Amino acid sequence: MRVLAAMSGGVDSAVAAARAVDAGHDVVGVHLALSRMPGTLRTGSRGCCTIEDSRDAWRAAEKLGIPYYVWDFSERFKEDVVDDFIAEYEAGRTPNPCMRCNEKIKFAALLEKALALGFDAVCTGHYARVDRDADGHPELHRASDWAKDQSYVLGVLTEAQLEHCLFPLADAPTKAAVRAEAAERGLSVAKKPDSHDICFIPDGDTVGWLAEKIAMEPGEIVDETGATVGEHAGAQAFTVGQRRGLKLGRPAADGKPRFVLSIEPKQNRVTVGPERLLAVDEIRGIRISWAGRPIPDAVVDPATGASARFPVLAQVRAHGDPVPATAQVVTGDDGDHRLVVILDESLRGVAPGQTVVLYQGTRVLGQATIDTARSLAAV
RNA sequence: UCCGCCCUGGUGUAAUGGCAGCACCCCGGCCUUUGGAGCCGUGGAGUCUAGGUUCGAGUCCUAGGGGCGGAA
Repeated sequence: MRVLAAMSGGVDSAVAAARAVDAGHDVVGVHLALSRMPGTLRTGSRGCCTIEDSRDAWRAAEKLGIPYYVWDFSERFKEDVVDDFIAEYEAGRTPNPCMRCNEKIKFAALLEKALALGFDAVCTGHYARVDRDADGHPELHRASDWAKDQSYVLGVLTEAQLEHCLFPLADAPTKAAVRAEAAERGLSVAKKPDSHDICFIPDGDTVGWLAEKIAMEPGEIVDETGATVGEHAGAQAFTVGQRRGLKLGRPAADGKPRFVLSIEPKQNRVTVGPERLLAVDEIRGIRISWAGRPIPDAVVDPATGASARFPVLAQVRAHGDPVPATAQVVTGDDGDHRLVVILDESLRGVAPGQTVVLYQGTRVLGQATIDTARSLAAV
């Protein structure tokens, strides 16, 4: 196959590219430039797409003896990821930019260009597996190393995208083994720290960064009874489940910490309360996508406007535990499909804008963007 | 303008006259391809003021300041 290896400049994508070469593919390395302005991405151990990273990727490509290019996707990245990130926070929601990037950039803009240039697949260093069912349709599964498994952030991929994905690290036993392999191969990035945090926020100060993009107004922080307990500099800077940074002068009567329960940007109000009020067991999602063929139970019956109810494992954060649940696709008033997930056990800190990914065993069924999350017990 | 109770980090509270503790909060670290959460820390911050008793005072005494409460 002709394979385009996306090389971030980190260990994983370098080893993945190396494995693709070993597998006999015709590999070309490409690094995505996501910002034209130096200093607007996290650097050093933090970011994933800086100038230094492109140099690391280039050195790795050279070591592997493959052609190497840098493609500028800064425009698309700004429109589809950064601007979306800002708009979501403005609306009082909590976006997941990494998923947007996978959905719109790495496996969309990049993949489209690769296919147009005659490549058969895009190879990345994600820890996830693509299997084929009996009919040859792709299925997305968790990686062997559950500790590093990244199938959650790939839950947005569609069947068409999965058709062209190559994840050579699917069977990597551990991250340490990947690093060891990188060292053996003489890759200079073997000991490079993992990337984390949001790549386009240079110093990791998300609130400070948002404050420059969004007009924020001071407002009230109220508790679950409606009593004013403090004030904030802008409701958009908060997220459901947040504990730190509330700067409430007075502790709660019971001396327990308080968490953000909800954000109402229109009223510019933030509501806080005790941990138990964070528990939710019904999650409703919009913008559903299926990672491969939807399972038969998830197909909406035109007669009823709803699918069957089917058992799943629901995961609401990249490294959260999946919890048993029952899912159903229903048709909303606007004709759009909605995902309704009833959890067997409640979860805390589920913020609108985040992503719920559905699994059955190791298989990723699909995902939806969380629209609402609530407790079914009377409030 | 008589009597009683109270005053401890930013906040809420502990301490038979014997090292001022706990919680919230804040800060730092760990974790993490999102936000948060979680975990760790010898981290930050306090006895209203002035005297007195005592080997030793947050604690007892006196005066002052501040806050509650008392059918005249």
